[in-house]
Amino acid sequence: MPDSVSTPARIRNIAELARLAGVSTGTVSRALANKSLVNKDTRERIQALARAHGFRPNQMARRLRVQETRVIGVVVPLGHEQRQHLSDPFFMAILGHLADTLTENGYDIMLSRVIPDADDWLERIVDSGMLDGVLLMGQSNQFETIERVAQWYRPMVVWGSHRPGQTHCTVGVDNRQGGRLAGKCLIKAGRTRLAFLGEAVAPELKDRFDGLCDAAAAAGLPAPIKLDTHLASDVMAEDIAAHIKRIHAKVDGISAASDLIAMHAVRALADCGIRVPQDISITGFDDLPLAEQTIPRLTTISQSIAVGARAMVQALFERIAGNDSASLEMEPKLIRRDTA
Amino acid sequence: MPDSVSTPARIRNIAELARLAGVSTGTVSRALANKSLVNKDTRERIQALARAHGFRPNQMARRLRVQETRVIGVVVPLGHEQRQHLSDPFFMAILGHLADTLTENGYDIMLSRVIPDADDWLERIVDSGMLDGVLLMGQSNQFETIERVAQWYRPMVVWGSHRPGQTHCTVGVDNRQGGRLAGKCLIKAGRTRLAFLGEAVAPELKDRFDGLCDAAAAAGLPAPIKLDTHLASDVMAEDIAAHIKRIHAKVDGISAASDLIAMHAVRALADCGIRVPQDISITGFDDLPLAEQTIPRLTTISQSIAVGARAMVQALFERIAGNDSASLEMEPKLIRRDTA
DNA sequence: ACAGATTGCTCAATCGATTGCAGCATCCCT
DNA sequence: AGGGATGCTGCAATCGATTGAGCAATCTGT
Repeated sequence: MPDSVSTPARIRNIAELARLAGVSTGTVSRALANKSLVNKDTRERIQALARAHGFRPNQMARRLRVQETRVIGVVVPLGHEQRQHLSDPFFMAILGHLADTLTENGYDIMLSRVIPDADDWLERIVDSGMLDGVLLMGQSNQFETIERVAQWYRPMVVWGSHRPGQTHCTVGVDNRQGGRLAGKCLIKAGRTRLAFLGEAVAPELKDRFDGLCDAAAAAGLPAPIKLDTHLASDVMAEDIAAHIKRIHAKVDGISAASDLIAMHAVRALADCGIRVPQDISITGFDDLPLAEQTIPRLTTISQSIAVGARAMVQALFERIAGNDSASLEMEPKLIRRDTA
Repeated sequence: MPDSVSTPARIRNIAELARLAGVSTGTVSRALANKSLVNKDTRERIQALARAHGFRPNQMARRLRVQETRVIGVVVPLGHEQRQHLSDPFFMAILGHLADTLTENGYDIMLSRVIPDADDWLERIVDSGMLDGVLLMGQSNQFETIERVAQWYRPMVVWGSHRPGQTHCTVGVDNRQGGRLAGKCLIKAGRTRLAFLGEAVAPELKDRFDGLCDAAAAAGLPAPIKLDTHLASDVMAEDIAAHIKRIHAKVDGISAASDLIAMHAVRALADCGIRVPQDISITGFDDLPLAEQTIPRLTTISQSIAVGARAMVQALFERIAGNDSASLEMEPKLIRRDTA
């Protein structure tokens, strides 16, 4: 146990410690960094002294000097839906994995939830001088801004869709293909009157909707209805309930934009006395751990969040090291459970 | 749109900008801070120049100089359960609220998930010089460490239980009382053979168990069984399923340590063909948004996470300002829904 | 015993901003 | 016109560490 309590005078900086040890600050710095340039004896003496006084060098100063912060910014842009909470389960799940991987590699995480009001929000983050790199959790409606910054700022990786010719590096699932899978699954279950439940402003979600349309068209079905839903967790529930009440008689298959939305929909249908999947089939999207625990279990499209998170970090490290890294588009997978 | 793209030479520091503007660095600094000390014309000229070159002062340097970082550390200690994920929904829910409140006040969040191996983990965080304050998300099994640091480090607020005589400032719910409420609710539903599902190592959870025991004792019932469960999300499900399989015949009321656990339990019971609440009653704990969306809806103990998060931040700001702030113990509330 | 290599440390510049103090104009008032 | 107040800007110290260059002492080999 460090006896930092027993010693009265706290040491504030390397200079004080140097005076105490009777050496120069340079030596102290090297000693604490365990550099072999300083004699083993002095080195250990200084380290012991530091420990005894509970001294740890100021990271801010070190980072300013070294020009490396070991901090990665994890940024959530909330462009189209300002009321969306950080507590969105999908985001949280991926954040958990990011945190694991990054801390394993000795990086800290700076979390920012940004409402892109001023158009230089990303520039502000990126050259605050506080970050070695940036992970952007979704493109929201900020595609152009991201592209603009990506022109000159390399260490940035974005969760989202890849558009041909874009500069910024993305990791994500093939959302359109995912939408198609969901559609096929519903159609295979004999459903013909489909609806998409979610908000199609962000590119990711729009792609899912388009995929669903693909599937419907391929089967010769009419185009699915699009039901817009707020993504803010506090209003989402009632929003969805209202939709369900209004349309449940006209629809027999629902493709939800996320597991959370699907879960709310199942709940709302139950309230209307409609059985899932007997009366209406539902698919989710994401395959959160949660999806397996609901009653009935969600049939959903898997995004393999853990793999994605690891890939983002990997790509970011490449870029920090100065190498290039291509976008990654993962294959979505249909996970058949009980709702479709 | 900033034309940072069109200008070839990026400006790296205040000195270059000063040379460009034909003034001294001091003036530039004051101008960018919008201080009235510098002439309105020069001020605007410099600001325009900065904007044109997409220049923003280095935050690291500023913070070193000003000795104020505007960064709050949000730390999750994983002492007793190293495999517990950051993605725990309760933690995520509260983090969301913390992020909202802190960003509203112009603070950034540094997220650390710590496995307390070395016993100076908290000291390392606290005097890294990177943080204006620390929010600790739960006491885990690190009570002594937290106390030790709280002796000399003021701006720290902890989510968890308050023990008489402790130094560190906590915000949390009266867990024991919550446990009692859950017990009473089960007993009122006619349940006599109770069990506690969760891990009673962390003080918070132990209190909930003790409260349950209080209620049982008060009703003249035998002491509830304690079923230990891993809190890691990946094994929790099977862990719980195994418990349920083993004991469902001997038990008719389950008080779960969290909503997530309760949800898994309901799921596992359904797999065994046992109906909730007809055959077994279950209560959760936390009242996550999720609890209202499951089928059946969870009866649970409310922690009012939003209020708690706000209180933590409030207390922290007081402490950063140099004032004192007392611990807050909130009243738990029983939310009756469908599972008990 | 002496050149040359090695070891162990100090000195001072540096990272990029902020800010107290001093100094120079300008302006106002009598 | 002279004295004082006021407004604006520059100078240089400062935050707390890192690190290359330089120097003295010791060691190695002949």
